Amino acid sequence: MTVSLRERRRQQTARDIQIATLELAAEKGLETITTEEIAAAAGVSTRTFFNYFTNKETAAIGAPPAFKEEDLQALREGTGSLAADIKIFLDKHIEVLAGDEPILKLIGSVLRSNEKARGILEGFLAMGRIELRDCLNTRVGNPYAAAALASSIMDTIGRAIYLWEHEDGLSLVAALDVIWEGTIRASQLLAAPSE
Amino acid sequence: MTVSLRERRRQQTARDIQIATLELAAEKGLETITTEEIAAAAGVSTRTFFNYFTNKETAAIGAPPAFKEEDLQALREGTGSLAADIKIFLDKHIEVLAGDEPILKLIGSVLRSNEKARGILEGFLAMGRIELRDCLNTRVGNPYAAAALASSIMDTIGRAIYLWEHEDGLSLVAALDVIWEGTIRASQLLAAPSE
DNA sequence: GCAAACATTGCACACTATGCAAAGAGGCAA
DNA sequence: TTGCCTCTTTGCATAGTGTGCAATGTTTGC
Repeated sequence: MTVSLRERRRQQTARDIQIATLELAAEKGLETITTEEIAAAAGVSTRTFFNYFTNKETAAIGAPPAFKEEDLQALREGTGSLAADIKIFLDKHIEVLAGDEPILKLIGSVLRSNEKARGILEGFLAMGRIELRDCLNTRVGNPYAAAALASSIMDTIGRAIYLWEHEDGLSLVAALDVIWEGTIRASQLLAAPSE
Repeated sequence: MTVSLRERRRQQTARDIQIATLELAAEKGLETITTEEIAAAAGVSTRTFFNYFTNKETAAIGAPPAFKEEDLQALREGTGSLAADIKIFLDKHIEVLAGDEPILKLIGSVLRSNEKARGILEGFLAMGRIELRDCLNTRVGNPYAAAALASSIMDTIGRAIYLWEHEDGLSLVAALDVIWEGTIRASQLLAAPSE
């Protein structure tokens, strides 16, 4: 687990730049601030900023946490009802996200006002959907249903974060419970022969 | 239904620019072409290009067709099963999309390689989701379930287009049927107490 | 026809993003 | 510790993006 000084510095600089970006963006909006300002706030040159990130938006978003391999495996091999196993998976992942709440909130506000940032996030989400779809497909044996489930799950996460951001006093975990209930209800409505 | 000469010219110029953008992008990639090239191909000045669109990506995507008010109303007031009424809604909308198949295919390839374009499309899709959610909420009386359904529907459209783009010989309508079946199957799996 | 409204264009300018080369700092072996 | 190699930072040059402004044309309605 030895990490070289160089590596540690790189991580630190990347994080410094992300924090500087998010703080300045929260204050003045990502659109109005310049890469020069961000670099100055992070204590590096403009050129160095671009050595770390290709643009402001990427700097603001950073690298979202990936799904844990063990959680994916549990979902693949789970023996409970599919809904129950997915809920467990979601709880695990939301726990990871909850570890970075302040940054998550800042990123949320950037996403609401910046098209390019949304596109970059969409790229990450698309990767997550593919990972989930493949995982679920081994369980349900139907690629189209697996893709639909994967989308539902990613969407549930997204809406849970959104609810948490906008509802004071609601924890991320609690927000997920609320949104999840809606997801299940929607499934029942769609699956019902008539209602 | 009188449209002034000015208005017609504006529409025409906007379309000229979009077509020029998509054709050049198909040939060389949206990243590598410049706004100057696009403007020249569309027969306007660079400055005029920016009077119509704020960037290349917006020019490529143009304005996706909105849901028809009558279709939304039919969905709101439908008396069949929810799934059946949603399928009718989807069929109607896919029919509109099928009217612009060549452009749809070009846009698809742009979206696959361009982050900013994806973000812009996401913005449009988010608007569609809100419209659908509100519509469905009046029918099912549960905002969270309505939001989940709206996401499912938008996602179904997106995946149907994707399948159609990648599967030769499959019509848009047929692709929608395949994807829709997967969506329904996913709902049954999620709604089932155990499977 | 004339004036107001709108469209097009050129020009200037701030900002974004990349390539290249020089200088600085860390890693590693003798 | 020294010296060499590698990686990092930086400045500079340059192509491209996007906006404000003002001049010049076009369309519209009166």
